[in-house]
Amino acid sequence: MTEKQQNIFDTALNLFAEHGVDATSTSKIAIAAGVSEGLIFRHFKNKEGLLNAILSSGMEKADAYFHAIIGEIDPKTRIKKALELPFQIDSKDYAFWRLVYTLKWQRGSIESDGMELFRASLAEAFEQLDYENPSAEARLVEAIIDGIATEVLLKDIYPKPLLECILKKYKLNKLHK
Amino acid sequence: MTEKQQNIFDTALNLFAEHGVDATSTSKIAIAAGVSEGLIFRHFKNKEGLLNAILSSGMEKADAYFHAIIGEIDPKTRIKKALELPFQIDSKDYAFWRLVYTLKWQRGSIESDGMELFRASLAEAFEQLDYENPSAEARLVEAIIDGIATEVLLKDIYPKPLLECILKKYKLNKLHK
DNA sequence: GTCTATACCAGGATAGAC
DNA sequence: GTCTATCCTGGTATAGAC
Repeated sequence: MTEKQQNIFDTALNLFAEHGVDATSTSKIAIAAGVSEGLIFRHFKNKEGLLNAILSSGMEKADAYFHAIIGEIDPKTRIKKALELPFQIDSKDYAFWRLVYTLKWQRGSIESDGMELFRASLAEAFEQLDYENPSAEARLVEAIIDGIATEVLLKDIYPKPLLECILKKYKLNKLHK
Repeated sequence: MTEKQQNIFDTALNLFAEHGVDATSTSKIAIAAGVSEGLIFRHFKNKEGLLNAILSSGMEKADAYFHAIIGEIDPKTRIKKALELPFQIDSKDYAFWRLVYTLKWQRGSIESDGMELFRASLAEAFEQLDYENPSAEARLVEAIIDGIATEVLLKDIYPKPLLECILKKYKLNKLHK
């Protein structure tokens, strides 16, 4: 990527995340990126192409996190790590995740293969721990992650106390390591 | 409201919820509602006015639910009712809530006075039950509600098993009434 | 790789007739 | 209350020069 191309990429990501894709015109991106409007189309074909470039690049990074959790063998630790996920979002990635959560509501969620595996591995962990309804438990964890992530991404608050509360409910707060 | 006015209202709500406000043009609304485009502006001044009409009408209804929970004196029952909230969304109101959740990410959340009171009354309930960090617990419940609501509104699944899982964690599953 | 100019279409909004 | 016609702006996208 050339410097200007990277400029377009970063600026678009931020504007998309803040105002939504539809409310962000290519001309606004061009101006904010200090670039001619035509260049956007040269590099990314069209607005949709720009969006896709942003999404696939972000999901690639995200998948690394999911795989780290899937690779955890101890079921308790795996669940704990999953619950910790939304508390560890790198603030550099806020814009990307805001964009992902926004798009959920209009274009359907962006599912990576890593996410699919993540879900299955959670259910498996609950099964190993003899929970009554493992698949429901897994979906609940997912919902909690989404809820906390929303809280973290939208309001700019310090969320750590919430983590304590959750872990206590799963009896994971005194887990070694 | 005249019949056509109601038509515009309902159609706009559904289109806004499904595709987002920005992606829904007034002409699309007009066509889908079987109405001339000009009529929208006669009745609602502009697109923003139409959106506001939809939002304030919906929040009025929503506040009734919040007040029912605030009015609950027993702290355990109050928390239980709060957690049950997302499982009881009337399917007729799906479009409205989808819209509300969508707007969170672009225009900031739509806060009613009922919601503010709801939040405070939750913290109070946890305090009465001697939880360590009542305000964090209240925010956690809110996050869980948001997460479940997202699940319910986006995927069309049967969510009841999740409710069982949650209530167990709060030790509220065997609460009489 | 990058900019300028431009074509083209769609969106929001208004005026005036019925 | 409702429709038709119309205006203006701004959005996406392309062509061609440098």
